[in-house]
Amino acid sequence: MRRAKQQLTVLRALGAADGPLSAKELWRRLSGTGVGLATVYRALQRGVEEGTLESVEVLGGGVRYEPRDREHHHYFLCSICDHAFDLFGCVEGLESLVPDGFRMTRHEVVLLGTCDACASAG
Amino acid sequence: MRRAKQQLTVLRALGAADGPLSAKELWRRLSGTGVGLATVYRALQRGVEEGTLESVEVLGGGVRYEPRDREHHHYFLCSICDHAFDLFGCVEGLESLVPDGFRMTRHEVVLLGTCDACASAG
DNA sequence: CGGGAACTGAGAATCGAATATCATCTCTCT
DNA sequence: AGAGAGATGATATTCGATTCTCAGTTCCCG
Repeated sequence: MRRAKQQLTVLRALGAADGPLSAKELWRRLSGTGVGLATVYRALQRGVEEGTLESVEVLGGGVRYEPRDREHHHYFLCSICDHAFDLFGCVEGLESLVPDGFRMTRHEVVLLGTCDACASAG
Repeated sequence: MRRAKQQLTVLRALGAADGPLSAKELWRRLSGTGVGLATVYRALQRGVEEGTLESVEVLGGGVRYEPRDREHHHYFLCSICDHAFDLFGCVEGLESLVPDGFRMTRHEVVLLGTCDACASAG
């Protein structure tokens, strides 16, 4: 790779977000820069391949992407603006839910409701 | 509605499952009965309209369906067989994760790993 | 100043899930 | 038995998300 100016633009925008973004969500935030949707997908794909990004599924809305360097966290999904916000902190007592014989390796928690902005907006 | 023999077959199979099923997963379980995929979708759609079923999104795998008469619960998603199992019980301390100004109305918890059968199978 | 590999945007192509269509079939009711 | 509403399975179609294609551009390197 020699350069990838547009792809850097994409990755920087993703890094500045307060939660994981879908390809289209990210692309919308770049409207005005002239970056094409294909380039957004290319940047995301490469990021995942190189290990700097990871794809996450929050709930509906398909796949979203997020830098891999963030600590373990969960999400708050606003049902109005459909944006997923990173949450900090985790929960206890998950082991007690696991049935006998099952082996848990990971867990996901998603809170749903309305975010600050949408709640204020009415 | 006068009758709907095949649709009843579909709904009965869904009711007997130990977790939410996708349309295709449900259809596979009915192979041999001659029920078509379109009928599976029809039965699910009608069930949701009539309020006896609800569609849930566990994680990936798209939409799954489940009888509405079950109590609040969460899911265990086996990463090998991709089946979602109902779990009983819930967790505490979710409120503390909600950021200021956000309003939480619902939550979802998904545990991931391998189910009993897949773990035993190797 | 070139040459060429990597990058880019636009639109075409692909893929899977869900829905619509249609000819046929099945009951219920008479 | 006969008629008609509703149901059915196969298949075509639609729809959205992602990938592919390609002509044109950029910029490293000599």
